[in-house]
Amino acid sequence: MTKKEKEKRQLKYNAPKGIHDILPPDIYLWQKIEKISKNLFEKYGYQEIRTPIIEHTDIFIRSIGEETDIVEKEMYTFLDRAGRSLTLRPEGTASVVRSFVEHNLNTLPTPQKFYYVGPMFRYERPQKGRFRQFYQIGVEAFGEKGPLIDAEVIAMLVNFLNLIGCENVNIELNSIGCETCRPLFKKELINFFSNKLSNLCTDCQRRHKTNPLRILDCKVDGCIENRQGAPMISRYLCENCTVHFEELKNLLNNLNIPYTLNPELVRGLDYYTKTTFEATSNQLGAQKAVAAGGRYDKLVEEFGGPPTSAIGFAIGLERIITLTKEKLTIQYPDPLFFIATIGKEAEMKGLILAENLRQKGYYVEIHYGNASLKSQLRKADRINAKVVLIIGDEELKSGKIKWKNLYTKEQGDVDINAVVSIVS
RNA sequence: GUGGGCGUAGUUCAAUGGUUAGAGCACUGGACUGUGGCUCCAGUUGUUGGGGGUUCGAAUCCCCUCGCCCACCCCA
Repeated sequence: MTKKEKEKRQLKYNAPKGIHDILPPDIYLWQKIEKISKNLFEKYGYQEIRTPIIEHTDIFIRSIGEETDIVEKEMYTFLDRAGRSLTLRPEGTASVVRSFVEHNLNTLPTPQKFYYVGPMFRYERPQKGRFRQFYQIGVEAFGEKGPLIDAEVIAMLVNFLNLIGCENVNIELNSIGCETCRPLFKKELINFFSNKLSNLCTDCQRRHKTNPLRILDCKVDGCIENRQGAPMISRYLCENCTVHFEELKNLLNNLNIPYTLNPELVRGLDYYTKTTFEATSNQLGAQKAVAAGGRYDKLVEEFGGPPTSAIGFAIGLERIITLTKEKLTIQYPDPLFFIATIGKEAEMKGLILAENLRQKGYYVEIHYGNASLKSQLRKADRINAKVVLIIGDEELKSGKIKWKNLYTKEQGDVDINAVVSIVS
């Protein structure tokens, strides 16, 4: 092998770490799930919104929070040629809120409800259910502050999970308070842990200063032990938040939607207020959340818009796929016709016939180039074609072509202009 | 960022440190001159992830590196 050939071989590229191709036949599963979600969400009045994949870095820092892991170490951030700091979106809500404010969508009748599908990017170490480019289906509803829409949004998520056959998915529910009650709770938490600091992991010692709520979510044994008896947010919720949460639980009960209260459910994004929820599965390994969301009543204001309550959730598509891969049956598009030809003139006739049939709406495959009739039929069989149309010398002379139904083995002759009659 | 496991043909996997690294599937062709699936036959496919070392001899042992997977962390 020459040096040049050697170098050429080494140019075999692969996708960047944690970033994957989605190929057939898997893509049919993706399309099916996207279609199901779209159909369902539209029944609830959600409309598709497409926001850019790249945004100004600031909007993620402002919304997700400066002290979160996502912003601190997981964003794909770069300078454009004019020196602006841009970031590949690590989540979808920030963009939708930015768009909502930028286009004054608050002037439209409330509530405004949107859904989106697309890739998100986080620079993390890949593992089961966690990727650097991953896909989310998300929804966001703006302009309703009452618990009715919280219940409706959760119901919509549950319906979606049922429709795609996700079993054993548990809805975990919590309220993390609002700007009235959370500061008090934070203060109590800091007090509670201040004489236990040496027993906490180093991360939690840091969190004690930066974001004490996260200590409640830590998985280190020592931290789990030491948070026994820690203050619960439920006891510190203000009147407003308490009523909201109680009403939501009551609504869910009346909708017969099962849920588990998880007072330790703390979301990793700082913008959440009041209601937070997560759909988790025990069949996913360590990354068990298939969907998560909550209310974010201050974020629109944070982005310079008018006070606007909002709520939303995002579904992790790869995780959904691993849960439904064995269960959802997908229909491959099988060709109705396969055109086998013998000889140059037949090839041309075959191509023309294929075009005519396709214009009538049929899925037609042809054989490209010369091969024995045997191998052409073998190929038709392999790709699951239903009817083979054979064009050779005999057929060119008579103007009739031979057809064979590979499913029933029936065969016969038909006028080249009446092929459709075989299948009608 | 930290740990653990694994890298052999397109794919699934074999090969005690010892001939020329094999097999199933897949692909192509033939048996069957213009009729698929089943069967049989033949053919194609490899810097054993890469680099270095030990050895008479390395896919196998050692070191480095890259990649994948899993877990921690974090999250969807």
